[in-house]
Amino acid sequence: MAANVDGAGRPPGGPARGGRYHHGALREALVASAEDVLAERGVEGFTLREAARRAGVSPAAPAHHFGDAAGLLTEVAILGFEGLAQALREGDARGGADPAARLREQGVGYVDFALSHPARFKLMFREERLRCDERFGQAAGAAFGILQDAIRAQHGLGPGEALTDAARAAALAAWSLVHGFAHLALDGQFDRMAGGQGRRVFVAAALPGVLAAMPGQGPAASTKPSP
Amino acid sequence: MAANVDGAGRPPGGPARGGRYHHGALREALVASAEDVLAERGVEGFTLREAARRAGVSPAAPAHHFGDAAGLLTEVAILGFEGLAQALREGDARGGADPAARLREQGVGYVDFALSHPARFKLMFREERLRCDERFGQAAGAAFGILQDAIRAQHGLGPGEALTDAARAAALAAWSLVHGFAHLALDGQFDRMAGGQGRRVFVAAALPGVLAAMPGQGPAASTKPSP
DNA sequence: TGTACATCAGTGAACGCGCGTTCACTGATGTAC
DNA sequence: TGTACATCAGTGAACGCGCGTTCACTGATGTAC
Repeated sequence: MAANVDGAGRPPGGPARGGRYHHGALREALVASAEDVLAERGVEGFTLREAARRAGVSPAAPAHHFGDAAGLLTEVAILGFEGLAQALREGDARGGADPAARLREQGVGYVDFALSHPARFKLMFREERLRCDERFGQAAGAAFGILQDAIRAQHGLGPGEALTDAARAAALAAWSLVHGFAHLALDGQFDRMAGGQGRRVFVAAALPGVLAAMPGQGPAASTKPSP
Repeated sequence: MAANVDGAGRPPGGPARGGRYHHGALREALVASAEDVLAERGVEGFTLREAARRAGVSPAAPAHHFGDAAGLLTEVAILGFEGLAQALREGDARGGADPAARLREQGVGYVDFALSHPARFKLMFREERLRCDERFGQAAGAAFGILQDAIRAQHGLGPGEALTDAARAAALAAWSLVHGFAHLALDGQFDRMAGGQGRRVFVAAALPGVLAAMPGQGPAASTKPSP
């Protein structure tokens, strides 16, 4: 996957640098090769040296740009959250004006993103390998904010208004469903079980169900658990 | 957590063996110390040597019982699936005769298990560290079979009968929801978002929602996605 | 337009580390006769 | 009840490995005057 990057400062001369001392766009190149390593060997199998190797650079070079291994992985994860946010935004737009449709399409977007970028997606939640600093938190929060906005619309809340308990629960339920589905699908459980259905149909059917079931969202939820 | 094990052959003399050459119940002791390491350092931080160290044994000793590191971790994961199966069975029983209640309580059991045994639960899905052999597959399959049984009951299928597409989809939806919720809760998202609700209430509200939404389970699901 | 110089972005050898696994071994156990 | 012997379950030293990071360094770049 993506051995090249459309980084602005990339000098001409092809992906391998032609004997020049300075790389010119090493930061971007390292991010790209890190993604390659992740895609090929998983989070478990990632090493900083291998990423440097693939970028055609000495093992000490990444330190100049990222400090250490966690720094590089965090950069990849942040880009991942930005990509996820983009996918959610596109889904939201597909949903038009109807909050239920917006949420449903966001769910489809979430799952599509996860299955299109498995390694990146898995990395995003492996906090033990990341530096969970402010930038990271903001990227993750921005993605989540897109879900929150649609939830607000569905719950009759204004933009930026604090979520009610019911709204929070609805957001968590929706997120749980697509998050769990994405992970199971990445583990190959979907292939084994999904019958003839596509992902889109599945998510589009299940997601409104959870949302409808949450308190404050219609009568379907009133089943009380037995103590 | 559990530095001792109630293994049958455990000789007297306390948890550290008293200068004896043979351990007596090393297999069980290694499983227990592996769980300790996992709980303390996560799957990422697990090493075979550390597990051996904590069992008070040389680094070569585990090979006699488990072959290699994956063998020991697989043993832990298998025990994990057996524990999960037990939790599901208990939930199922709590649900009584009503299939919907059985499924709901299984969901509660699933999440409770995950949050009571975080390291074990996470390990169970880290297949890259496991030897996914027949025993492992059977343990995982047995746990999943308990969900399937309740789904069959809800869909009017006899015991052991093949699942219809709708039933498979329902099982996957239910599993996705609790699986995603468990992972998010383990990441601390639940604390941040759940308002005043307990896990039980949350799962018990959301799970019937997904199930009701799946095809063949009532009118709520017929929302068609926009292409 | 030149030139001195600070800063940037790399090198590559080396460090120490802990790992999983192998090896020849030995103490303990159990079994056949 | 003894005894020979096979097997089991450990030891502990050693192997080679690749890792992340550090180090003194140097080539390239850019900027002030």
